[in-house]
Amino acid sequence: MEKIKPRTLSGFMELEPAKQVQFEKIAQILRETYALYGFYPLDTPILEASEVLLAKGGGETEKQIYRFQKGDSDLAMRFDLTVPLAKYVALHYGSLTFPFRRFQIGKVYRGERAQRGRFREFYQADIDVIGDGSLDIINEAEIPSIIYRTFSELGLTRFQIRINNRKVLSGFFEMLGLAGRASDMMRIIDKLDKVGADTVREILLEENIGPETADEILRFIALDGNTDGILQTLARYRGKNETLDTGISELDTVVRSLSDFGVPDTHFRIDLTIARGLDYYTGTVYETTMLDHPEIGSICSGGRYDNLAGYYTDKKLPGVGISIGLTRLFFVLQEKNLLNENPPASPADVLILPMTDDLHAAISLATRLRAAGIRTQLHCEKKKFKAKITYADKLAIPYVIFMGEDEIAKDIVALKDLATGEQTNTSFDAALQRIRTGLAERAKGRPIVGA
RNA sequence: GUGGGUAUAGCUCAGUUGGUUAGAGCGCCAGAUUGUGGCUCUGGAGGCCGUGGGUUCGAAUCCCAUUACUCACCCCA
Repeated sequence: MEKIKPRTLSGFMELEPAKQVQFEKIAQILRETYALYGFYPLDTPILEASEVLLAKGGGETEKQIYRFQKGDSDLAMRFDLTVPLAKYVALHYGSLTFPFRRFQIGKVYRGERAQRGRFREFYQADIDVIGDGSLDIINEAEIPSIIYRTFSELGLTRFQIRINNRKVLSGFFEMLGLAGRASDMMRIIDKLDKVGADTVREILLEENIGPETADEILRFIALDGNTDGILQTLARYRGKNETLDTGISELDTVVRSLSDFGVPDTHFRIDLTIARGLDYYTGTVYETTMLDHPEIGSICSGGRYDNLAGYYTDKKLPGVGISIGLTRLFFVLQEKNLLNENPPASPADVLILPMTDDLHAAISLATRLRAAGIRTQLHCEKKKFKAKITYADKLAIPYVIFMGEDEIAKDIVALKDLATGEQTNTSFDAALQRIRTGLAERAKGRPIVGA
């Protein structure tokens, strides 16, 4: 019979076992860090009714969403975690306690052309705080501290959170009489980093923006220097537009709280070109980049929105949140060789090699080790000894225990440290102690990311 | 959706102006070494040269089509 050639769809990440272990470690660090800030975990279905996911309608979402019929049902796969959150909060409004803080790590789907570092199925790791009717500005200052802590826990050091406020930009464009085109303008100035000021100016002129206005826009967004300097310069724009004033005040409040939240000023800056993101952001926006790898773009984006669930309820539910593109982050770390391979990812700490037909003693030993919290595998296959040790070597299992006639008779544990080749015959308790000490030593001070 | 590129062993890739039996490295399996891995040495398995058509005495190689993959644009994590 002709075999089907196995394949994985493009844009879908599938990892080899050891890589998956590393991926899980990163996901675990995200979960633990998010939980540290007092967020509930949440999971929602991958499939939803199309009308729910497409409530907003139009635009890129409609073009990129996976949508299909099953019987009479019109179904779609979630393309982010924010829309399902909006549905969730609107649906369970009555039983939730606000402000509602949740994190969610899950796969999302986008039916677009895959390319380097861009996936059709990928994990997002989101946190959001949703208020009932109102939400204090200080939440917008807490978010960067979560970003900072999360990436620091991973072991990243060279990253920077760039902060802006949509109201500053939209107020500025209102002031210039471009209120109706603020959205277009933001998309254009967002390109500044990528294409440079001259090109942005050309694009603005093509969009029928006068040369003087174009220059004013460029001068405004290119404000550079330290945080205080930028705030001082911004202060000179006060009094010209109400929205702009509000934006400047909010931005001021947010960045001035950051040191209390533990974000060092080396790791954030005000950047007025940060404008991208979905249209629903209305206030503070964030984008985080790796300083040594600016070409990969943002590894974490988010911001403040005023009306999360407007398509589902009349309740006003403002919120603030971020999303880490976990799959892309992992892909980039891997590609830039920033994943720490030492100690190597391994599924177990001990491999037991029984050398007698009677497996009783070996199985009991495995049970005792597992009860003591040691990740243990038994290798009972009918294979040559050499192959079994090679197995431990390939899986990077650090310890092997040989269970032969002698060991069983004398009630001792023959423990071999594969890294050093050293082998000891001791009591169970002494072997356990040795394993624990060794594992602690191996894990010491080695974050998953080596950057 | 638009525009490039690529397709040869499990992986990464060579393959001369079209010419006998398509190669290398890595990986895999076996042995040297029957209760001890990594290193080394020896041997072995593994290819309808993406698919279909055409040109030719002869095609992995040239032409056409097709599919898949890939890079970039748009947009985004």
